[in-house]
Amino acid sequence: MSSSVRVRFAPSPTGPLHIGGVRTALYNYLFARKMGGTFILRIEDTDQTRFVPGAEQYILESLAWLGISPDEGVGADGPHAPYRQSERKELYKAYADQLIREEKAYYAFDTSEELDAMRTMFESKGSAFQYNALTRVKLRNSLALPAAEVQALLDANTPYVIRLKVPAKGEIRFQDSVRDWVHVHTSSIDDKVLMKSDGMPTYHLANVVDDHIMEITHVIRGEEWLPSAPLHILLYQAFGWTAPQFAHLPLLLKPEGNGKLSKRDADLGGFPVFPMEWTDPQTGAVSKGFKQEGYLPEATLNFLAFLGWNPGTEQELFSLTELVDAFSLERINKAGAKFDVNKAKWFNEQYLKQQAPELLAKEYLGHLPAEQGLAFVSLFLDRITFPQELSTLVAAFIEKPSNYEEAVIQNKWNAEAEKGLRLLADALPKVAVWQADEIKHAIHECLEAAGIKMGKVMQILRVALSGNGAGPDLMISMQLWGKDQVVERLTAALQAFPKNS
RNA sequence: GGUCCGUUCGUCUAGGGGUUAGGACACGUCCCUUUCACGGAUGAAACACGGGUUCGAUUCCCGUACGGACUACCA
Repeated sequence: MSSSVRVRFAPSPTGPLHIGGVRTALYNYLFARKMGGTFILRIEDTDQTRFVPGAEQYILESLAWLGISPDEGVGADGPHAPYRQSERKELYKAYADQLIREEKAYYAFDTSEELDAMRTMFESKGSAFQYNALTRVKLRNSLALPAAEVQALLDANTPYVIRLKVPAKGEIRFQDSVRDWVHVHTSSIDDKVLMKSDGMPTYHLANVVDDHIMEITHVIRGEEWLPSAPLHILLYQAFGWTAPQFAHLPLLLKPEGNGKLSKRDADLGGFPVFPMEWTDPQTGAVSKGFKQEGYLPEATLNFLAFLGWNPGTEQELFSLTELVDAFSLERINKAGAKFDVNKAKWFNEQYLKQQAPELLAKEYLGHLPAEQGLAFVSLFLDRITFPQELSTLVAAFIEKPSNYEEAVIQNKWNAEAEKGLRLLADALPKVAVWQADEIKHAIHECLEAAGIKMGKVMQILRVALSGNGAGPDLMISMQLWGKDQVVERLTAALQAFPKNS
């Protein structure tokens, strides 16, 4: 028995991995790395009806994109293979049978319809139906029925489920790494189904069995599992196993209003809730992904890490290795965190500025000469949130203005400005070395000689050349446009602008 | 309805029995700049409420309110 830390991320392949799931994976990864442990990926595909083709692949690709791929498990192999629960079906059956033999679990023959009927009946009386120590004696199961009848039902291949025999009295308590002591009475836990009638285990059984067999030391998962944690403890006790340490993570909430973050929020808010783009194989509907929106993996990771955890210092920018260093379960918050797209964008801007300009130029401005691409990157980098904006910004920059910003013309276009522009139209072609500082010098001299202040002309010059009243450094812009282009644009503008009387 | 969990600026959060309750995003103002952006400075902005305990509570305890999760042969 090794004492080293082993954690797992155990998603169901029922669709694209939700961003909250990504954060769970991240925290598991960080903790594993921090402790020198192992990060395992297990696929929990025990619900055959909800299986979505491509989902597993999507999970793997998403983790790979973020650089938090598993050390062991699906996509990485390992000593406990297979890591897909559907491929471990027989195993669970054996453990369920063991509990039957030890009388810690029992067969139940009630049909879904019968149970539904019970629920509606209880509901009409204003209470909730629970399959538990109180009700099971009156239901169709191996605890209530005579042994001979049970055997007969079994022999006749009557569909059945296996349920855990939860004790009527008792208190379950465990110490959660995030929430400290949590206690609950067994009376509020019902006799959960362990094995479904299709022969597949439920989450609860498969999860506990696998976590034990795979020697998982810490279960780090979303808060939605907190209510079933006591049941899992019960299961560990039934098997006589030591339960792992639990850490239940706070939920990721909607940016506005209440409730947990959902796919709908993404559609409404125009931001992604999935790491990568996802096309629904059924409907063909496409959901946005962080990757395709232009979020860098480092930024996504950093943003996600801070949703529910913080290092306790004022540092906010953390590389993955720095996160590993700083991470601890104790500093995870209890309360849910609202997803704030502004913060995500800010992180992206920070990491974007740290990117190698050569790489950005190559990737987004590859159609231009390298030197020119680089010049554009430095011109636009601190004005953008997503790298692909580089392409559109540069395309617009290269395009001749098709119209001129009206408001600026209204305010700044007057006889003096016109005089200035005409002088520049004469002076600019004579600039010997077409370089930003030389251009600036020439403009300066030209206007000064005429007694015109720079401020009176510069913005209108910008509009004349680019069409816009605001934009990047004009002198460098002019250098990049080239002398001929600048003269051409200036001449065109002089013609297009209204006449001053 | 029941069980469990939670609650510090609009948002993410630090803090913790005595603090000018700190930082970041977003927002406002100013500076830088020919403009915008970046950057810098600065401002507005919070301890859900009520009871205890205490010399003192935002911090500890108990209630209330509000929010959330769960309550399937889904995970």
